[in-house]
Amino acid sequence: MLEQTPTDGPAGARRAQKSRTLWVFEQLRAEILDGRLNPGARLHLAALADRHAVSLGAVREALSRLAADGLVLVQDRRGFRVSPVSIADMRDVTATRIEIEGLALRRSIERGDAEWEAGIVAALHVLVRATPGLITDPVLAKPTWVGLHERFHLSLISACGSPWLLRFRQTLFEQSERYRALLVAYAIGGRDISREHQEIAAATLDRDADRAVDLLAAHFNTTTAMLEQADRSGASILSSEAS
Amino acid sequence: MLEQTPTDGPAGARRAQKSRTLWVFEQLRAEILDGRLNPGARLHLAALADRHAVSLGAVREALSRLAADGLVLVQDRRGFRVSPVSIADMRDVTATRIEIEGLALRRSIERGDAEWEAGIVAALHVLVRATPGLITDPVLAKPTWVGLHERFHLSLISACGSPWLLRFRQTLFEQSERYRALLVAYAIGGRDISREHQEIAAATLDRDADRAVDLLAAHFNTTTAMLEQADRSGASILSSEAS
DNA sequence: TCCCCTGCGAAAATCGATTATATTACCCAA
DNA sequence: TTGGGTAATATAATCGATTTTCGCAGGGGA
Repeated sequence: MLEQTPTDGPAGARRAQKSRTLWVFEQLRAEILDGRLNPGARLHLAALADRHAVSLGAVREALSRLAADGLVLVQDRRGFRVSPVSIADMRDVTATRIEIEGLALRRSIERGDAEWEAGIVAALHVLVRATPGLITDPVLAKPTWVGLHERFHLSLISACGSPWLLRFRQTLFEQSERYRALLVAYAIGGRDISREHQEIAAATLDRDADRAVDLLAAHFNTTTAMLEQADRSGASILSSEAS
Repeated sequence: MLEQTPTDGPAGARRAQKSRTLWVFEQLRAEILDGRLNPGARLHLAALADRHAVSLGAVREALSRLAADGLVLVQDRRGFRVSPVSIADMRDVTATRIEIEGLALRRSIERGDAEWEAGIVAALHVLVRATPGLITDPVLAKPTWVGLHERFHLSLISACGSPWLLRFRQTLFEQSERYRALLVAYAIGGRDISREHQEIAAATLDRDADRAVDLLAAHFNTTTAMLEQADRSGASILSSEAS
């Protein structure tokens, strides 16, 4: 009854406030998103529990939540595995994402106020400053860039007013990130991302919905096309190997 | 080693083949969808475990999966509760559903073949036969009608070719069902649903995408409008009471 | 030689007890 | 009488052991 500190635990509260389940959930999510866990790999409950120093139940619950986001596949009685990837799925993710995010962008353009505009300008500025001109060595690109990139895209659609659209967008965004991580591993540089972002922001602030959505679609399609090309020429990135 | 029947369990295998977790998951899902569990109600782990005769862990995992579908809200360290309802959420669900399902319908109209058309005709026929003209006593409407209704709507968009669109549609459909169940409890009859369905099917088979989507939107909006009206006039259906 | 059946080992699923945390009720002092 | 703090209780979170199930290898029969 002594460690029951009234306000908060100042001492050894390194990771307190967070349930163990949430902890492994975030760990595993990150590992899947940046490709440390291969698509299709089997997820051994016991091994994961041991590695992250938690019980089976915690791992099980974390994996269930990941399955909900489509990052993990659960086969009744046969355990969990990382969701496989495929070109067909990547195309579907991209196409659906264009529709969803395009919809959200149109709504934001209709409804956004001055504060929304300010958010875009701010996010774009920070992002461009963090982008080193052309991406030459994407492998070493700071992980912060990924966060800033997401923030920029979120700022574009933040005024859409639909929690459900944003929720679906988030799911598709995570799926896209997974494919992008695979691409980065085999990356080909020579793409002026900053310019693309600036053009999208400009069209949005001009309230030119059609043009903004077109640019956004092209932005997404370029990444997908690059990955498709890399898959065809190079080794088969998009095969779901087991671990 | 004796009850290990080769083909299937003929004897006392009432719920075999299914994991306990899946069992409670389906039970709870059904209870939430048809309103037996009130929106906002707290979900006592121990009570649920006792009621369904399973362990805490099973209930916990089932609730986690429900949370993924947005039917249950999980508050870290403070347990689970049935997702609350609100007019704002209902409007968002309806509007987003119109967009998603409209999109899927357009794609189906573009890509659908003869077999797709046949599926629509068949589903419509069965549904209309099961619909007793005007719905006068929806409370007693056979639960099968709900299944046939879903099947009809699924048949319309089955040719869209996008698993992700279908996935999101499913999520929104479940949310809508929950609101519809609340409406049924206070139902007002006098709506010619069969006619609406027939018109949607006709426009779809004519490949008139714009008209089909408009009719579909009206179909969804009518239900929402009725519930909004019922909420304003009658008791506050859309308040999230605890159990 | 090929296929089906039976046993063995590994892994997932389940459980109930234990621990940590939040909420409530209560008491004392101002 | 009221507000703040403390103890008591309820409940969620966690764990490790146990049970059940699945996949595979070996043997027997066609």
